Amino acid sequence: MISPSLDEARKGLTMGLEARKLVVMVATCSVEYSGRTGSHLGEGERLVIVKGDGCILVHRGRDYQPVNWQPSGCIIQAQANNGTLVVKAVRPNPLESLTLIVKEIQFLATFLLQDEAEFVLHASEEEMQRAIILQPDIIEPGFKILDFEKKVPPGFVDVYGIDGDGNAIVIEIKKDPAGFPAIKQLMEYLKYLQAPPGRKLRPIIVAPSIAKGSQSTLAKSGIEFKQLTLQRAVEVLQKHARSDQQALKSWL
Amino acid sequence: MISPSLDEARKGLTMGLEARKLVVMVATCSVEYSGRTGSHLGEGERLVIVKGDGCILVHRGRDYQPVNWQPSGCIIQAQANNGTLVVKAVRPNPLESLTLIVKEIQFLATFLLQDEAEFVLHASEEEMQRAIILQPDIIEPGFKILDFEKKVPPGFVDVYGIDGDGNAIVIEIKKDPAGFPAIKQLMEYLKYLQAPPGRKLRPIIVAPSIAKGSQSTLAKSGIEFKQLTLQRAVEVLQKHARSDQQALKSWL
DNA sequence: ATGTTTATGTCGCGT
DNA sequence: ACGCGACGTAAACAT
Repeated sequence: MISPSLDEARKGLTMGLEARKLVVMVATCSVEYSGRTGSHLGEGERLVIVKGDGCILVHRGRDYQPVNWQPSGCIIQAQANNGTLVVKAVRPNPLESLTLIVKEIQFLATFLLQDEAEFVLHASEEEMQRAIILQPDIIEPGFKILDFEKKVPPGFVDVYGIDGDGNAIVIEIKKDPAGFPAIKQLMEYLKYLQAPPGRKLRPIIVAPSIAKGSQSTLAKSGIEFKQLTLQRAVEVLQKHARSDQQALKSWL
Repeated sequence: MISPSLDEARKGLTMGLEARKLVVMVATCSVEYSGRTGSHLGEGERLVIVKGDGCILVHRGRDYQPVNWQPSGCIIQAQANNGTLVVKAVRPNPLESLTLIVKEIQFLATFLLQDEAEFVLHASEEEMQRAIILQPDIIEPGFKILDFEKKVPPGFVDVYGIDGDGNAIVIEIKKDPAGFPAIKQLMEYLKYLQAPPGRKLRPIIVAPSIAKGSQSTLAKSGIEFKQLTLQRAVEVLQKHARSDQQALKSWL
């Protein structure tokens, strides 16, 4: 719909809402918000998006974030009022409401997006862990993994195992340069872990680098550092993915 | 443009980008992100928004937040590639890139939003303070304000004054249910304040309510609590705005 | 340019 | 339902 009348727009919007479709609208409007705090936005042209799950976004011509919004789970309704189209989005909990007073509409359309794809975020820390598990010798030759996500009272040890000499290895993985928090966290874990009889307990921080300024603290703490970049981790994963594929192929 | 060809869309998108206009597109696409971490999103229909300041949003049919995005300040370009339209948005710092592989376009339009309005957010704590300053007796009859945003070493005292008996009142305002942090903060301020000779120092927390579990701590601390909701504060402000208007009117 | 704090943060997870 | 932490947090503000 291009330049629909307010009443046409109201109908289109209401039908879109009922069908839980995506409504995209470019309109001249002012916006009021009241809830956890309040806000006022004077008249201007904006992009308004209403989604099927009951969320609404009001975007201006710049900035990544919407100037006003309401998260999913709102009750949204459109009604004609005194020569304007009033769109209300009420969120039950916490109780807050967003009101658009629409004066003129340049464009309105509804869409039913067909989208079943899965979104995969590569959490780098997780990939580093998987790389270590798949190929423990990237830490050091002879390293054998006994457990991962091993529970200790303050949290979970990322990777736990023994080195070639039978010493216990406790690994804390960080995707970012490892600093004081990582050291502290690992020290906490150590309190609840014991070295095998006659052997040592070797705490190791695995990270792409050491945070600037933490070098000396790390040295004093007795914790070892082993560099592992995300890139290297991904390489290891890809290598194993390939060999998995080949194994599958030869098996078929 | 409804169902434009990939090449028509490329032209429209490129022209929109050059004119720094808002581009809205509904398209079947897959999305790759690589930067601080990485992500992959398979093929599906999505709403794509490109703004004039060089930010890009990829929205799915549900959820308030975009599934993929790039904040303002990116270099965005569109090019034809092997029967697809490839849209790349590269952020210089931190270096990260978003790539859309567009297979089919349902809709594409560009807009130049006319929007000069100012956005005003009512910071509720500030409004509560203004309400107290305008009408101190909402705290208690006889309360006179001597200062606000009064500097003490750890920070600023929200409101400072004396009650009807000459005792000093120190007010800490919280917009949310007041809990331990508010108590601690006010206690800190008290160290640097003194009661008038022969009078008391009355610390008061002004908030919509007391955080659950903080009731007893508050009682033991010797700090008083005075309820003030945002709604009440706004009422007071509006009343004074009205009387200001009337004063202005009668003066004219 | 870099670090710190805020946010109508939102969102997911565990109790 | 509520509390807590993480986020590709983004954005504003101070250094």
